[in-house]
Amino acid sequence: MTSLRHSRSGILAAIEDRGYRSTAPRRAIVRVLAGKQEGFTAEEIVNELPGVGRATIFRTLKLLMEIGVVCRLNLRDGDPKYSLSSVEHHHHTVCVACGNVGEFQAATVERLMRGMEVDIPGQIVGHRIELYVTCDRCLEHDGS
Amino acid sequence: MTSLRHSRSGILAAIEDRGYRSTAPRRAIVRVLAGKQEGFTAEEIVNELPGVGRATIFRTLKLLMEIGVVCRLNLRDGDPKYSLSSVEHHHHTVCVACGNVGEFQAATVERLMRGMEVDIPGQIVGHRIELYVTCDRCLEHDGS
DNA sequence: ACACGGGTGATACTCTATATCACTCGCTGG
DNA sequence: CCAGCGAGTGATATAGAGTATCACCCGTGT
Repeated sequence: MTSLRHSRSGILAAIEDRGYRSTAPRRAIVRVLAGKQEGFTAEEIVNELPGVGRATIFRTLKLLMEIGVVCRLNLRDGDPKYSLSSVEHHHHTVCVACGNVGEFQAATVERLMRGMEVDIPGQIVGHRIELYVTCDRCLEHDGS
Repeated sequence: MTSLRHSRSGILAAIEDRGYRSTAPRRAIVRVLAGKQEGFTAEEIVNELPGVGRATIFRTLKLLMEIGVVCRLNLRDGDPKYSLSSVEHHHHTVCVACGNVGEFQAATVERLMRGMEVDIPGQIVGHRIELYVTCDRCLEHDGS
């Protein structure tokens, strides 16, 4: 289920399906992204691909956001991060200690959101949830 | 309930309670903020108070965020906005048409979040929810 | 009233992201 | 296979939010 969207070929297929061209820089970026398990910054990608222009990195990230393969997180503090989306609709967990970004889905939340329609003025068209957590790794290291 | 945190004097009291000084620029900023019903940008405040330095606006907004009187919203698109918080813990609705920011609470959400602890790796320490809506005003204007 | 130290303003700067623009390269029709 | 159209690219300049710096100011406690 997640493999299609995470794999190099799956992402490239998604690009071409939308009528965008599969170019060398884009392939390079996708290759790097496919290797990332966790959130990453745009600058990180820029550094890892010296041959690819800054603007192209941002343009491609934006393109991938439109496609739904990548999403951007504006954290409360710290730098903006990007992360691969294994599924279309999901939310993020952010570790307040190490900054790592995770991903989760919860059907309960979606149901709740629809139920809340009555309490909110206007019409709900979308939502976004961020959970701030201390991740397992940090819990251990910090001596619970 | 909301008046204390929204009123000029209430906010100023909160500032002094924390040991911060009540200065002319801060009073000016608070006066402007108290008149705002909706979300606003930092630049907006800067423009409305030409006598007050840019840095001071941001410093004061930051201070007010620490106090919990103001909070910042990093919208998915568009500019970052600030908004007055009438109560300590709440969430925001953002109109995708006009960009106006609202505020809501939902005890159900809070309960749900605590219940989700079991599904999430790590320990939840906080959360943040943004609802994207089309507000009543825009629904009307747009000819439903 | 004084002096101490938090607060301020002007300015320069950082950092993420975008606009510009001439050039390039992927794709399609011939 | 080649030409050429136009999407895509890179270097650079720029935008815009927010912060660092630093000399000066002013609120506060005595």
